[in-house]
Amino acid sequence: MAKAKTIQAPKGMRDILPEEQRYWRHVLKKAEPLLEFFGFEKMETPILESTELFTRSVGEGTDIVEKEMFTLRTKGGDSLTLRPEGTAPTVRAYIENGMSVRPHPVKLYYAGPFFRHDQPQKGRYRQFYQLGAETIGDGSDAVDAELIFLGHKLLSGLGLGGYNVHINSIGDSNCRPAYVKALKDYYKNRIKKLCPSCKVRLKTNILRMLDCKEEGCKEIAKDAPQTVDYLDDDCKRHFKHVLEFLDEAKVPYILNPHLVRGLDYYTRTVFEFLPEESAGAQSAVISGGRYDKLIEMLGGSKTPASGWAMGLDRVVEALKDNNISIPDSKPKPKVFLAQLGDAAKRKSLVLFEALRRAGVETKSSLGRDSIKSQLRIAHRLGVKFTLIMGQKESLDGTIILRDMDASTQETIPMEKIVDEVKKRLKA
RNA sequence: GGGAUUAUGGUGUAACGGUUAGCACAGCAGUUUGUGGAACUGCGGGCGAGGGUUCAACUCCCUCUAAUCCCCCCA
Repeated sequence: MAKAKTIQAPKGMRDILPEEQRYWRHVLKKAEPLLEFFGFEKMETPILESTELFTRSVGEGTDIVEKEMFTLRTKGGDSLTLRPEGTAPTVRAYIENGMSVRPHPVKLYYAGPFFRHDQPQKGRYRQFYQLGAETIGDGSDAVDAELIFLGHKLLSGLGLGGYNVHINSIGDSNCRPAYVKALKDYYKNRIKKLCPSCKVRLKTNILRMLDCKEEGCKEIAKDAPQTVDYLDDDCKRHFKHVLEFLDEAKVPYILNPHLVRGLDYYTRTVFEFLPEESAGAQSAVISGGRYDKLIEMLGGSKTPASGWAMGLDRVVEALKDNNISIPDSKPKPKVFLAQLGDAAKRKSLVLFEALRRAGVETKSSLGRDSIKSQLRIAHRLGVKFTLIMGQKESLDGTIILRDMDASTQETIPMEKIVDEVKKRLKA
């Protein structure tokens, strides 16, 4: 038979192999207790959502909605989308489950896969993993500061320093219109010098023009009006207080008047955790902000909220790049069970179960028949003892207990073996 | 969407326009028949896909696919 063609994982999607699992486990093991301590509760939302959830929240003019969504049609004709981010689904769930009657703020976190159809590269996959935290129902500046502080703690708790918080305030529906107008006026006079995509942005998503990477546009953006100058008193105070909190908590931050974020639902505080050495490519490891309008946009009642998401793929990569040692949480097998002959093989399964119940980490290799290869495996596993049950032993009702380090062995009655092993492992 | 580089067994690699595509590691089995790190022997396993150029292509050309990185943008 001709060999069948092999099938690869879809572009930008990858397998996370057993050897790698410990990194992921480690991150969650560190993160979850911290989040719980801060009062966040875990929840999960579906991987597919109505497409409209994202077009309405993330925004029509954004890259995510415009070209990065995996959208499919069901047999019934509904349009569903693989979630490209976690805030909108969380808010949808908050509204749908009537969580607004809970004591506020409602603090939620989640972790799982997200999907965006863009060009894969370092730290960027079409299926990627995010850990997100959202505080719903509290508009105070302290919440923004708490979230940023929490993100900072999380990274440093993982041994990852070297991130700066880039922060800005983009105002709210009260003061942003004036700013947008000022920006429009500013750019209109310079429209000829703009790059093609910025000419489009001028109409669709003017704030994005500030972080355009084209040299010409960068030059122009330098002298563009800044959001902070147009904040109304409330927004200004809010922003100022957030920064004061960060000062107090000694979270290093950089004011970045050009930070605007790619999603439409943000108001006031926006921030990104960027590596200090980020020369060209920006690869935020955490980013988020306040979204006081989103709950209304999705049909809930007026409720302020704030949150962030952390890129787990990037965190894991950073752990590896920085050679941060991860405790190996996998229990090491202490005992190997070797068998010779059919009768012994049958009995060994029962013994294996007895050992498991006794809490003894045991490995065996039932598929292997020769004592030699079984012992080789036992040795490679680094077990303390090997139990050998051969033809003779299975008839006698005994078993050989071999001490691998000492290379000595003795024969033990079958009914005593579990206790004997336990006793010796303790010593 | 645009650009650069790459694509040989599980992994890392070598070679060549032409007869059995080489090596290392890993895997499996064995080295006189019931005992383990070494050594030795053997076995399985490969030229990403499809077109062309050529007497002949893994080797040259094109397309596709994928990977890596960059632009864009984000986590």
